Amino acid sequence: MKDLIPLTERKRGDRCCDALVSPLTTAAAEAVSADLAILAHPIRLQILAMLGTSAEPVCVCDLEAELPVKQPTVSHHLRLLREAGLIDYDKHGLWAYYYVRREALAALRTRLAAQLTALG
Amino acid sequence: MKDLIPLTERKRGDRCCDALVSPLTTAAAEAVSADLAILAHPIRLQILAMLGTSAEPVCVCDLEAELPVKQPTVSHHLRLLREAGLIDYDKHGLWAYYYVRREALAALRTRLAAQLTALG
DNA sequence: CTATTCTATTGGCAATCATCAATCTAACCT
DNA sequence: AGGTTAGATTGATGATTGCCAATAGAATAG
Repeated sequence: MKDLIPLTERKRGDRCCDALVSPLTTAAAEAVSADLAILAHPIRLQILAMLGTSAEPVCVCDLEAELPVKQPTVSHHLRLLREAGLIDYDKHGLWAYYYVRREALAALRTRLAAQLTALG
Repeated sequence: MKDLIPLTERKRGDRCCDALVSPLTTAAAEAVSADLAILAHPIRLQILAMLGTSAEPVCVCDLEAELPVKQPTVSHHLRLLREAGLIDYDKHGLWAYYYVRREALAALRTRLAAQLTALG
């Protein structure tokens, strides 16, 4: 059903690409990949962990002090996480207090769990 | 307890980075990131989906026929997945039949689920 | 042996990504 | 106003990644 020719009995030149169809379209794969990619960076994971385990919003300078990169890099990753909808912030005077958008993070987790289960 | 100075009452120049500690070490974050990164590519996801949903091992030419990239690129991603321990293959004559190492994929999924839950 | 086929590898190019110094902006204080 | 500070943005640089043409290797067929 998957193959016209039994796997181990092909002869040279027999075509073998008749029936297999990818269960994941290119577009779907790109969507899953984007979900994974936003998480697939150690600095972003550390930021999410710090924000996620803090009861209160966290000042950028607190993040900066704990991370092994300089301020513009922290700011860069915060922006990516913000653009992905996973975090947001309030401004108080000079300080920016970031927090996790927990429902967005939960939705991402749920989506990923489903998508990874669908891999087989 | 997290902050010596209440968040919204800081004065200019007050230090604010005393008590917050990252719940994820740099090394741990890099490990999680590596787990995510191997999955964070549409071609690799499509390969895993095809292998994962096939009862039998799948010939490289079958993969190649379904994927929007050329043969060396397929071979490249197969190598990365192999080096990550997620897939393996048997050689039968000229053909290579790849399959998912299901216990390795399951372990990865379990690890990721735990790690993502730990984010908050 | 020679020719052919399937897959892996090499090497090079283009695009993307990560980082930081320098600069900018907005808010604060005197 | 003038000086200072937190954080964002810009722009440049180096590292990494993804892709493919060409080539290499291994197995098969004649």
